[in-house]
Amino acid sequence: MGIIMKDVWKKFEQTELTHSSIHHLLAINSLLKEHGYSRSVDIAHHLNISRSSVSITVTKLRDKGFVREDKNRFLNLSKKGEELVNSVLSKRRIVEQFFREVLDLSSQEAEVEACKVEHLLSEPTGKKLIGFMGYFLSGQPDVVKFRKGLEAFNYVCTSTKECEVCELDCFFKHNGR
Amino acid sequence: MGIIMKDVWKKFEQTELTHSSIHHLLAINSLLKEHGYSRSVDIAHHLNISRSSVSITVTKLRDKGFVREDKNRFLNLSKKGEELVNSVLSKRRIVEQFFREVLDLSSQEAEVEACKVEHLLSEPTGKKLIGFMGYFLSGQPDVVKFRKGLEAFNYVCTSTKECEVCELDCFFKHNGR
DNA sequence: ATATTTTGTTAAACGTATCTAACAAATGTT
DNA sequence: AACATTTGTTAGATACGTTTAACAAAATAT
Repeated sequence: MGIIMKDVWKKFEQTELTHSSIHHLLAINSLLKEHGYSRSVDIAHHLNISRSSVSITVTKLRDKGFVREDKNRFLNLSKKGEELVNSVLSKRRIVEQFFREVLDLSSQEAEVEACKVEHLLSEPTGKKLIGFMGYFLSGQPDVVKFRKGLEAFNYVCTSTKECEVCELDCFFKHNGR
Repeated sequence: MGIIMKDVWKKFEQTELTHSSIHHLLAINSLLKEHGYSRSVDIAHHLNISRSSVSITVTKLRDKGFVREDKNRFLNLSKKGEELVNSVLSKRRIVEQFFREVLDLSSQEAEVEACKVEHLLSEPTGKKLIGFMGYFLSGQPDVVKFRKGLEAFNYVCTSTKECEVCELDCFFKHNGR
């Protein structure tokens, strides 16, 4: 029923579009917002890859119905393409916010980490994370206390062999701490 | 200096080993723990892929120094391989725990989501997440209150156009309210 | 209108991961 | 010892994403 647990590890590749293809769509989106149009060569500059590579990928995205091309070869997102872009950007936003606000990563780290992960997370995970962040940012007194405590908290691993939190290989073991 | 922000999206592919290769190492680790040995054919069964595919990948992993082969073609992890496996499993553990305990995903969802993401997160992110979970699971009174509040909290998006939390495309907009 | 530059496409190559099919080598059985 | 099965490797295929090089088509400049 549903997932064959043996194949959980394959879920990574079983995305509708690859990371690269999604970033082609994101590029089109950005370029449209920034310049009002988007051609293959603009995507190539934006992603810092060759025109030929973009050409091949865009052809596939057109065939799959994510991208449309007008008479002058200017590119637009279809409804489908726009929906995908919005869904990815929502996740990017919330994951980045989580990394920054909750885990206290730098903006740059948060951006990089979010970019690696954004398209892989499911919609339910995205929604749950938004729920969490909604509470975390709500300003409620209990939350304020929690956040103060979090800032003050420096996790100290007391166990010598097995750690309650990381259990397996303790992240703190090689780090002065 | 450091990261060229234009190329942030490429970080996804710039991992030392691919998702697939890492899962070959994880398979060897599991098999060693479970049966005391690990051959190519065992990995193939474990990952549900062909012997030939495993053969090719294991050869590469041997060449790269992650895997050793004894006289009877039984496979073992090198120090390097073991370190990588431990680092990935640490992240898996903590990310899965986060998805389950904080976001309240089911065990199965948490497993799948963690598997997609585990090897992509940096060590600093892993450490920060462990710090957060250490606090979240600490049982301190302020944390207990926070968690009760989190459970009770149902995020309601009041804004009609722009949402403070998700900002871009509101996850809640297509869902009942 | 002609010449130059820009743009998009295609071909050939490389690297990744997978498959099936064929085969050789090792292991197991009778 | 002879036969049968299991195991590992290699070859040829497909699919993805990337490159450089060559070329055609389109836009720009003189």
